[in-house]
Amino acid sequence: MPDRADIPRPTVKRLSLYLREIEQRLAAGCRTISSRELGASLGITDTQVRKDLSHFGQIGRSGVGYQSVQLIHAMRRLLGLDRTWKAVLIGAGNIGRALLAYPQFVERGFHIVAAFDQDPSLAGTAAEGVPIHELDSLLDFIADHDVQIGILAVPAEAAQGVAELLVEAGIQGILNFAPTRLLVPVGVISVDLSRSLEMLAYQISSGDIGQVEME
Amino acid sequence: MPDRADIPRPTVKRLSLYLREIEQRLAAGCRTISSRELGASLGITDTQVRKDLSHFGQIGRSGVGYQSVQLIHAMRRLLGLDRTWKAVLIGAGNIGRALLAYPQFVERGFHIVAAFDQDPSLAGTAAEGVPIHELDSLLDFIADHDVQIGILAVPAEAAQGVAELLVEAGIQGILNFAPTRLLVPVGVISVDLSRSLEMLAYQISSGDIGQVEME
DNA sequence: CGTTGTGAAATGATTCACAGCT
DNA sequence: AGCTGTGAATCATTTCACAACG
Repeated sequence: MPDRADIPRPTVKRLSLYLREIEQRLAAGCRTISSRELGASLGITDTQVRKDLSHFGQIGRSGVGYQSVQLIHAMRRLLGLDRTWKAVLIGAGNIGRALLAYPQFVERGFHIVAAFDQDPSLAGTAAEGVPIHELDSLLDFIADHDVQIGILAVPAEAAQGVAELLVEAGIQGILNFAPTRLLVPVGVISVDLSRSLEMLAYQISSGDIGQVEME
Repeated sequence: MPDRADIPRPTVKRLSLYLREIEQRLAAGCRTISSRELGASLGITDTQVRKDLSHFGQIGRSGVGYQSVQLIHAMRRLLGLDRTWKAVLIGAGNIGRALLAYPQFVERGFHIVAAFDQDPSLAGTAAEGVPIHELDSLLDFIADHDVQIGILAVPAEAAQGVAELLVEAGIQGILNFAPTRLLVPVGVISVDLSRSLEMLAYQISSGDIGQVEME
């Protein structure tokens, strides 16, 4: 097992791409795959694929390629996907409720066990089978239910405050949909939809034809 | 005006961050800003800010900083935000409808003028004031209404097909929420929600405390 | 053969250090 | 004094080139 800290972030991002592709191929009956094939499916050079996978040590076989099952295991382990995760959603507005109904989260082992909202009239109701609670109960809930992840779908003005609450409650990481930087001592991944569209506008304006992923 | 093509992508991403911050400060009455202040608000070094802004030529003033208004103009122009954009949404499911209700899009000049869905029972209805049409009418609509952007919120299996349809109709860029690479000759920005959570799981597992943005 | 794994080279991005402006 | 703009240096990432393997 490589020391996670010394794997470059661009590599980690591609690993999750490889993982999905190989899982799909394995489901289709493909038990082995070469760096060339894998790269071709994803628009990545074979050299890059090998460099990335070399972080797992000697796992491929010359003249053959990589064993899908073995590789999937190694990648899931490294990415922290060899377990399930519990998450809470804060903000049961449009984005929040769409996330509750997003089936890929559960498929990938991420379970949203409760939602919280400022609006007291939502408390006691449920959406997509997930109960919605008052924001006041957030702190106790997280501590009681061993929740690792907070998904933040609240307005930008409220985001920092809720983030601090989450951290105080012992959350380990935050997926942030508010267009703000969060000052908190845990890992944060931000999804900024406006900026995604802005980057697209730039690409169009500059005549750039290409694929870009927004983190 | 710098040649857009030669601005590094990391720089462009930060520019949209600078733009938002400076607009907020200007609204608060702040007519001038230094690279130090701007960087501090965003967790970026002052040197980095100056290097990024140097692509606009000599726009700052020594001992003073940058004029907010002037800088905003330059950045909006470069990013393609000195105009409005017309977009269509394809896929009026949970994610799609949440995007229709996302107010920041209109604020930034992105107007979703119509939605399209496979499900014929949705045709003729509307969501958030945006009419939903049958998928068959997509090609004609785009050609007739001068739409530049397609927002793809359909299942992964359907994404490539719809993307080809969009390109055939003359679309110039695609914001893709399906977890697939699109093989099309236009700019694509992908937002992959599962991968965002996966990256968060990795950060937690590796003990990494930090801010990462998903493109 | 086709394929992996990897040093070495090349490219890309950030940070440093400082000259020069107001 | 405080700040910008930038060449040079450092650091990070990708690509090249090729030896070794089955």
